Amino acid sequence: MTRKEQKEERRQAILMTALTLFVERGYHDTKITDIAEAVGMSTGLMFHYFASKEELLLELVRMGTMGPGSVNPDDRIPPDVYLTEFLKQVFKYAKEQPWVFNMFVLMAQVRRPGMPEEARKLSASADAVSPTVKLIKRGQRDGIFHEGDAKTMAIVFWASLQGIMEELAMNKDMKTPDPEWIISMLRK
Amino acid sequence: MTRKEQKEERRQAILMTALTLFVERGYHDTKITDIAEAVGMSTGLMFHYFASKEELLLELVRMGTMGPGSVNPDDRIPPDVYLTEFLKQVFKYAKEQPWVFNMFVLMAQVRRPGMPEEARKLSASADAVSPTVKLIKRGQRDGIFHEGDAKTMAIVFWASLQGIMEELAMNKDMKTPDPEWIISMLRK
DNA sequence: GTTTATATTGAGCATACATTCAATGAACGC
DNA sequence: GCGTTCATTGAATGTATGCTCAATATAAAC
Repeated sequence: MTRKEQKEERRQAILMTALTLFVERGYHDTKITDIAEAVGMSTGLMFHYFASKEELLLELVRMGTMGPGSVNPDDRIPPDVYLTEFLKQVFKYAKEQPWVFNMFVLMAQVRRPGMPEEARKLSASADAVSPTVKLIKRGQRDGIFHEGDAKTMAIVFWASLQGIMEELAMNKDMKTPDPEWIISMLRK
Repeated sequence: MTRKEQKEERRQAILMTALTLFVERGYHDTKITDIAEAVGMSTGLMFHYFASKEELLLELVRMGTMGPGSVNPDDRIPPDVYLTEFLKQVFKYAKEQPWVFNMFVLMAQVRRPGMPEEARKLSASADAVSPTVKLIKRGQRDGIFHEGDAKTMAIVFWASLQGIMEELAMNKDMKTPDPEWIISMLRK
């Protein structure tokens, strides 16, 4: 038992280290050796824990697909309140830099051209937009959000957030924006 | 003379092809061979026109630094009107996919970790934020924009736009957003 | 205490690509 | 026409790096 737990912990350590490095330097510029060194093990041992660099990325993306985007919001909370709370949470993480934040940036990174196909597909299947579309439609019915194509609005919402998160990742002195600014893109 | 003109034209063709490929597949996954093939020349000849792949990228980034971000807006036009017009223009390009749009996406790409250092530095020096900060401060004085740290607001504006542009680049069926949505992030 | 399974290492293999180069062809100057 | 310069090619080179592997240490099982 201890053996298996040990292995699982080690895997987790590798994953977290890789996540940080992938976000800091980008996937392509993070060498297996870099990760191994950062974790404190030999290059070869990496392949005892993960079959390949891509498999390592894939594992991370799998974790990412279960993140904030996949949650289905409670119907009783007003859409604007829900989204504001969500943004507050996310920006709070951005300051403290835990893995949730890095994961957010990685998921954005992975969707872009030039990333391993399988990881790309997987991250694309983690559809954060659909729940937001529903939320926006509800907001429109309730008269809090302006009219317009809900899907485009949802995409714009996420795209903006992604841009902002990435900026926060690169530019550590940037102040966290007021969630209300972003919500006003949707508000009437 | 014709000789030099010919060479210049060829260089331009290479640059435009490379720009498209860099945006479509990402810098690292675009091989020199791919560009050569797309232009219709041998691999070796590429190095007659550009010293290296990085030099090719650098040349593109140099062009990019002279783009829309570097223009200093006219003081007589109201800030919200100016930004709305700017966004309209940019989104119009997005539909027609000419090099201006691709350039926008490339400049964002280049600023990220994992890109050649020199290109990164150069693109970082092309400061689109400062003019926008001024514009936002003017808007705040005039009472059209809400209060708040103007620099953060400007960064958020550009970051959002970047996120949206990248989404437009990846997702060709996406509808163009209403510029007013983005401006309302700033509006009172 | 012996056997078996797992952990760990670092040197070496294989591959993918940017880059070079010797050789050839085409155009231009005179 | 003829030599000089530029254009062009594709094969060869060098390098970076993901990954394999034989060897060894360490722990588990009995």
